[in-house]
Amino acid sequence: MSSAQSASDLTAHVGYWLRYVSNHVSQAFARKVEAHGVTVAEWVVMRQLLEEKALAPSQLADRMGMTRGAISKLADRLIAKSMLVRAADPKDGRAQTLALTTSGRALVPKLAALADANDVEFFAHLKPKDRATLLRILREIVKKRGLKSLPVD
Amino acid sequence: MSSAQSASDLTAHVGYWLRYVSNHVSQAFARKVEAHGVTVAEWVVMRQLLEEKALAPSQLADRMGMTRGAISKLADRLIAKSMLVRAADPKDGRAQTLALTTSGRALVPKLAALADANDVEFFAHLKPKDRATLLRILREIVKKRGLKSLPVD
DNA sequence: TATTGTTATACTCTATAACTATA
DNA sequence: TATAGTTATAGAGTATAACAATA
Repeated sequence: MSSAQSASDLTAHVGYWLRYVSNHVSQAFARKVEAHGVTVAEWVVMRQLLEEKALAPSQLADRMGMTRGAISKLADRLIAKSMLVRAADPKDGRAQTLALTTSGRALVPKLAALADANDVEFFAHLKPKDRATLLRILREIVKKRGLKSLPVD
Repeated sequence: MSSAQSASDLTAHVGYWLRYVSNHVSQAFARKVEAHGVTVAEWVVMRQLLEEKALAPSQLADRMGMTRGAISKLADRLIAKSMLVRAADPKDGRAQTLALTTSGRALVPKLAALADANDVEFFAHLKPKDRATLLRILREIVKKRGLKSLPVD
């Protein structure tokens, strides 16, 4: 038989199906939050800040697996939309902090409801056991492979 | 208790974990094919053309869930890399066809091998039964929800 | 008029690297 | 010098809309 140079069946790859489903789920969610004027990346930032009150750009960058430059731009857009405020750190003249505004904080639960609805839309039809298995396997992969950054796109 | 306005636990969402894992798998694959000078979107186009010999830009757009404008740009880049050729359709003066060049055709198996390796890297450690279940569930979602376009990013 | 395809424009996401201010 | 952050630049991916050629 011929060598490993034959082009194997794409659809045999787990990664293929994962990307297939994930892209559709994410795109559907993007369309939903778009109605509120934010992107998925912006939502992830806002969701982080809900729990933490204030974070340094560098902390956000680490958590989200993005560069500091990328976070700066994201923050600029959220500030322009009055969702975030940037403030100087009193202890360190170089440092900044990012925090939700009142309107930003008010929007998070609405976006969270859309995230809930999106999940229902795609996964509610699964048998409870299948749904649990799917979650377990995905979490296992994250743990085994030591994956870190938050999913953004 | 409070209303549905509370911000639910993000990590309870299947979509969250799906995106988490899928993004890591795709990014790892992107880094692998980058060494051969192509992107994931370009690889998907090339893989399509391996089986079909030649396709109209509109057919590729339909299969990949992209606009014709996006396909035009993708094709331009692949042509600049000598992976594709664009030719006029003899039957319809408006139509064009896209096909792999000899070097494009030669590259596909190499990229396919990287796709194989990437899948092994992320999913080979799964128990065979879990791997089968994961594939079945993902395919079920695609079927039930009638998802269409190919996964690209 | 309808269809095929390309081009123009714009915006998000992202990276790398240069730069500023502070430590 | 090292660190925190921003800004400049660039490129991929994508969309919409305007446009050209052909049917």
